[in-house]
Amino acid sequence: MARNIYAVAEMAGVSTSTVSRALRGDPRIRQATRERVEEAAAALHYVPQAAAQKLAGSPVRALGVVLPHIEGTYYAELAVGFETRASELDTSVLLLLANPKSDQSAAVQRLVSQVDGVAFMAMSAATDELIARVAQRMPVVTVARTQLPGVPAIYAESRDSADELTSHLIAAGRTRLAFVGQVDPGSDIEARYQGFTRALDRAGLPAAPTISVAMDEVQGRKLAGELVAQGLENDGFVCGNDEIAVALVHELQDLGVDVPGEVSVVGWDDIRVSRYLRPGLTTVSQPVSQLGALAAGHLHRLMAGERVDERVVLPTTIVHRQSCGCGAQQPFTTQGGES
Amino acid sequence: MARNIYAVAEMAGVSTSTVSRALRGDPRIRQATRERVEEAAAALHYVPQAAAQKLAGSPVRALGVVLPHIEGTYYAELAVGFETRASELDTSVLLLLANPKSDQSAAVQRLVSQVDGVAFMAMSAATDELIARVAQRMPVVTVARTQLPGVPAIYAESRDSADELTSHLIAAGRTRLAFVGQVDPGSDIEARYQGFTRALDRAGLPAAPTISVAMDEVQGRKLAGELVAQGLENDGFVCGNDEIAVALVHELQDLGVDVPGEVSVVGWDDIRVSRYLRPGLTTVSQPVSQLGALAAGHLHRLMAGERVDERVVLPTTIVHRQSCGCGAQQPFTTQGGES
DNA sequence: ACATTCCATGCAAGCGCTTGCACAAATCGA
DNA sequence: TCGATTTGTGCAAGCGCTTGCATGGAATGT
Repeated sequence: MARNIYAVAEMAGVSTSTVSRALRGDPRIRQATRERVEEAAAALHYVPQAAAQKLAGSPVRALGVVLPHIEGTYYAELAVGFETRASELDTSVLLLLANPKSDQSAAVQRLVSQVDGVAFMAMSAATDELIARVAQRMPVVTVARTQLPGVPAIYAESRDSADELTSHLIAAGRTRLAFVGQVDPGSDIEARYQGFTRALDRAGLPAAPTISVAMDEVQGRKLAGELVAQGLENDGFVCGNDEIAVALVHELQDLGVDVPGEVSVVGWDDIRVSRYLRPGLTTVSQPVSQLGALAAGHLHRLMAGERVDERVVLPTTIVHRQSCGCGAQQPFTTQGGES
Repeated sequence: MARNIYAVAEMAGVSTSTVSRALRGDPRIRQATRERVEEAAAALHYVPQAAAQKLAGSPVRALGVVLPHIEGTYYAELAVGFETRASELDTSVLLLLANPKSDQSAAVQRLVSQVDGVAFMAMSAATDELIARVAQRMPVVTVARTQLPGVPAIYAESRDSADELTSHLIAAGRTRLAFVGQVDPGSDIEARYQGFTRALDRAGLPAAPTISVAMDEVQGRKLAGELVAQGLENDGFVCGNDEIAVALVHELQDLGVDVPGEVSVVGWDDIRVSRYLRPGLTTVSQPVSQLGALAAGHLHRLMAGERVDERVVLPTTIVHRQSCGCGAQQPFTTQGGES
């Protein structure tokens, strides 16, 4: 049995135009007719084919998300936030992990041909040019990514929190601080780094050379080994994310270093591990799923022809645990991002 | 400038049929012609519109995944595994988080109208009937979910590992064991529970009543409090997942209980936190992203008209850390599922 | 009673692509 | 040299839906 609009039209005794209009809520359709159509549609389990709708030029209630192909919970939560909001807006989600080794452009364009709007998140491999091209065809937003002219961007605040966090370590008596992570221009990490140096400058302290490594678990453990081997010249580390911070702390402990007695370590993201570590990791909680949700919301509004802010910066909050060595305590909390 | 097939045809000086065939690799097209078409397509940044292709009856190289709307890294990794494999197969992914409160049926059917195949994962709210209906129209697989007739299913082994894990605790001298988690019929958790009781039976030990709670962090902490208040009658807990196990251990420690001195705790999934906990959590590592990848692979083969196994069970491995109290050690490992 | 307006619905074109079939040109065997 | 194949392209229908415009009937005004 064909489950198309013709079947519904026939069953309800009307034309396909009427079915289409009735189902899309066109006010011109009389109530009685509408009900007849809806009954027929329900009886046939009819759902309009998105492909046909799209082809006929109407939106299909689908949004795309492009993420870098990265493990770790940050992006997952971003995606979940996005999907959750999209689903509230009765919209489906197309996920593309922009694996840098595959041909981005084609994959992205395939994506584009199936959706009404796209969010490009973080440093996915999609180029500025590609994003700009997509933006000409449909609503686009970027999240935690260098801003493009005319494309609304969403960020989590980074610089000021990094400044505050760093100052916190300084206040706790640390003087030989180093930043750990990959400082890519335009990235969130760069903003964190800027906050870090700003705090140092203000306090008149020198910054140890940045320890530039990929911010993952493996590098964190490796780094710990190297640092200890070199005699541990720093007394505090501000890490670009929690993943490396957590690994660093754990391995330092295994190597007999007292955290936070000898060195303070702080991270970024408030991933779940951070609160189970002993000492708990002091970190910055980003509203990750809100970032995702906001992106979906923005796209939805853009599709409706509304305007959205060119630039939104969501506030972050510092989560004080014990790894900073300030001595203050904060009760165990399960709230806040899992990231 | 129109970026459709007509533009390409005109530029290459051929008909649209030829363009279509050239781009899809039809062997009837002469090499020279094919090259001309490809050049034109490249020059115009042409990518066929998936909607139109779908409508014209050809596959669109898109797969759908339906997951329960659940936080936590297990599902995220499942999705990542799926996407990764799909992307290798040059296929895009449509993600649907089957939020039980929204109308599943409509959302799923929308999804269906945009893809060539669908994976239903774990206990998402999609009903058996709905899945069966979808299966009539296109390739479908289920993952970690009750098997449906004619629908290939993929699982991670659970029963035997649970048996082995439980026996391990018994061998370490534990005699008053309880299972913690929600034992839904047909679920993975039920299989784990069955392995648990089997081991107990074989050892001639009684099973304490199952502690039936939602398997999340919050419940884990709450449970720890209750257990301690009641005098901690058990000396070992086999938890349905790591999330609750980790919370349980951490909170028990905060309440002054020695783990694994007084009680052993083991979990399931080998989430990242588990290896950072002190003592490290003994758990079972599931090949989660492989599950996802396999699902994508299955669908791909089904789409190509090939056959796949009706039922695949992937092996799991026990990761021995310290929370079981067996005294054995295993070096820190970052490999294995992040889950 | 008739012209006018409004309302609810139908008609038909068209979205961009694929593909069965027809067809012209090139190749072949005798 | 000529019909029979083979090879490479084009034609045109059709996928399921939306929507501008046309249409017929009911309601309204005079």
